[in-house]
Amino acid sequence: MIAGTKAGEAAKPAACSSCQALRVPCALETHATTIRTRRGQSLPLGLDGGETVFIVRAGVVTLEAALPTGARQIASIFYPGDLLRSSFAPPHIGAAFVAAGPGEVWRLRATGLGALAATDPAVLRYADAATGGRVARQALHAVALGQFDSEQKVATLLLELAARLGTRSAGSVQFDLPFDRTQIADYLGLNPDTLSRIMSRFRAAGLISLIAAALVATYP
Amino acid sequence: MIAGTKAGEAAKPAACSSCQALRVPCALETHATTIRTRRGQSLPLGLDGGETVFIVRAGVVTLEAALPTGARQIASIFYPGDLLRSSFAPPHIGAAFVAAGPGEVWRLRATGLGALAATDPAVLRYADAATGGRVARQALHAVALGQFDSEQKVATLLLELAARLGTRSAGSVQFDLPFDRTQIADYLGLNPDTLSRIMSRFRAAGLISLIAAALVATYP
DNA sequence: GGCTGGTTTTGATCGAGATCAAGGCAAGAG
DNA sequence: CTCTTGCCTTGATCTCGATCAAAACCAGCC
Repeated sequence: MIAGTKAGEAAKPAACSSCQALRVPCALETHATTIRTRRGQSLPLGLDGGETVFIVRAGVVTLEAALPTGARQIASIFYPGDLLRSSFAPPHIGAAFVAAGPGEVWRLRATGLGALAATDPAVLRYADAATGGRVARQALHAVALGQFDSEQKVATLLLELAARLGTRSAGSVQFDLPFDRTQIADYLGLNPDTLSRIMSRFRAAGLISLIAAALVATYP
Repeated sequence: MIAGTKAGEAAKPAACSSCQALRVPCALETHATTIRTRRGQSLPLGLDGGETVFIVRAGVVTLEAALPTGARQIASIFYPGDLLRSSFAPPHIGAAFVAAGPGEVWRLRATGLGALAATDPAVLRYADAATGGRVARQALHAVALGQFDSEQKVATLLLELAARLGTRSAGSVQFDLPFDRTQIADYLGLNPDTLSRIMSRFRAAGLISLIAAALVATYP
């Protein structure tokens, strides 16, 4: 019943209307290498020594940490329009940026981005807003992990996914779940069993429903 | 026995040797307003509309979130040398930057920092490293909140405080605890009772000791 | 000294979520 | 079709940390 919820085909961004939708300045494209991703693919860091920057165009990218115990955990989620740099990865814990499914990212050098930002105010605003917003988002996630109970955590994530990935139709939002149960549970500090119970509870309450290829939430 | 552990006098940074110690380019000082903080003081955001940037020179600054329930939680901790911008504060949850005790910060405009960064590579490197490191640190904290048990959480925080605030002497590190028990507990997603129990356990195990004005940890 | 208010510590109990274990369900291989 | 494989779901039990409550400690103040 839940099978097939993994992201299907990523929507191909159409040049500049998509830049506008994502609020990413198009000027960046000319300096970027476009990379198509598949599920589980690590983004190639280290572009001849310098710092690398990626901009997510489609799909979802995660920051995964590998704990000494062997467990992997998603520490952060990047959506279309988000910017990530290699310096975001904490040292010493085997962190990596991993695509959650098929998608597309732009890769560019941090120095190239800096040069563009120096001349194009739109690029500077975008880069500043993207990194600032990332810190803010992470702070919220920390609050959620520390204070919320399991239902609140799941609800928060589903609302975030709906806001970032969902398409709205009459009275509901619909989106593909880009992660499997274990990944979601790790991200929220739960275990998969508890997560499954909560999703079932939400489903029983009529808040969400799972169809072949997507999760549908009744729109508030 | 634990009284007096609140930060005492903040060390006054001595011009440029301290810039070096904190790895903050001195060039920033000429464009900054220096602010002395006291415990509980909110840092003044909004400098005639533009984005504000602070650089912590001494003492500790926290990012506090006020939950709708009335509870306050420390979502992030900034140490000497760290950079924070108003865009780091998540919207809609009454977030504020609050000094944990007496200290000193530089305040400057984001635009001013940007202009400096454009001409001085050291400033650019510092600003990039500071924000990148902040995201990385927050990601680690998220992992800790999600995966660690209560003892591991407390140990992680104590080690971080020791690394950032401690002075080493024969076989031990010593530092002032800049927060009260409630604040620490909130930051770690524990409650004060549990935190107190764990600190007592660590003390009984000889790992730490509390003297009038400081926490002392036996150095590994 | 004794009183007072706030913080920390400690004890006793409870409960949300983890853990352990079994069963369901879809997709692919033979 | 049957068997396997990999998730997901569900139930039963246990445990860690929360909660409730009381005592200890400290600082200031009369």
